[in-house]
Amino acid sequence: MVTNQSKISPEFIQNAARILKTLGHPQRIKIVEYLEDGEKTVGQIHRNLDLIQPIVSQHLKVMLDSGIVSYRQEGTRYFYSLANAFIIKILSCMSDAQEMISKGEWTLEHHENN
Amino acid sequence: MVTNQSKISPEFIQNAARILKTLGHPQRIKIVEYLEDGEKTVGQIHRNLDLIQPIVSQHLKVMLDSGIVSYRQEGTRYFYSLANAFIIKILSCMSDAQEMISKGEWTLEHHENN
DNA sequence: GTTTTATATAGTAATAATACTATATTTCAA
DNA sequence: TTGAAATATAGTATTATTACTATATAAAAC
Repeated sequence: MVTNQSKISPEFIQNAARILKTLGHPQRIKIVEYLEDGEKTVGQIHRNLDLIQPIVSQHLKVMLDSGIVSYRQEGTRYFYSLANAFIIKILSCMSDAQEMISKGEWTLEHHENN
Repeated sequence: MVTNQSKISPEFIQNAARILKTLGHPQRIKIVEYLEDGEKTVGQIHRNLDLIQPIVSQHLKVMLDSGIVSYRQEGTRYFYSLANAFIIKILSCMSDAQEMISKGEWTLEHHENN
């Protein structure tokens, strides 16, 4: 019986899992993509992506808690933006994956979930 | 009222969400890391990572359904391996993120969840 | 001061994910 | 043909997530 011995740190695992899990939601991916070209207000996200406002706030809160986004307040407006450039790298990494999938080099069952 | 108009395809969003969500679990990340240097049996994963056997099977099934792993059977043994080289790219992408986090360039609250 | 706008927060029902125990299935060996 | 080994599957309680409605808060406009 070999004892648990992974070369990777528990912190890495926890952080990675957290970030990946948070990004693993269709609407949140949409929001992140939308934020790619700069900060947006909750209302802009809500109207532009056609998502219910409290749901947008809820997703933004989840992403805020995971360090995916940050915000600044200006009067009654909240401008949300991506917390760092890395978020985009993750998604562009996924774009490459999508290319593989499109080419049929990667098959994954596609379960519908919003 | 602008209509929902994202440049990215719904398929991309669904696929990316699916993959990210599936990878967004500490134990599954461990398993993927462990599989990085080649196929392993369920028992090896179970013993080496000190995870309960049915849970390993369960995680493997989830990852199989998302196209993260594949397997070949040999007698009573099931050898699981990463479905493609891309999985690792995603994790190495996360390693870079971890570096940012370590350096304090990326702050994220750290909630404990196994 | 009252209304409106923008957004957050509370509360909650419905659904999904997780961890776990127990058991079934399959294959191989004695 | 019996037993053991390897793994899957069933069943389930617990917990987390999601989507949603209603409401609170706070700033700005009137």
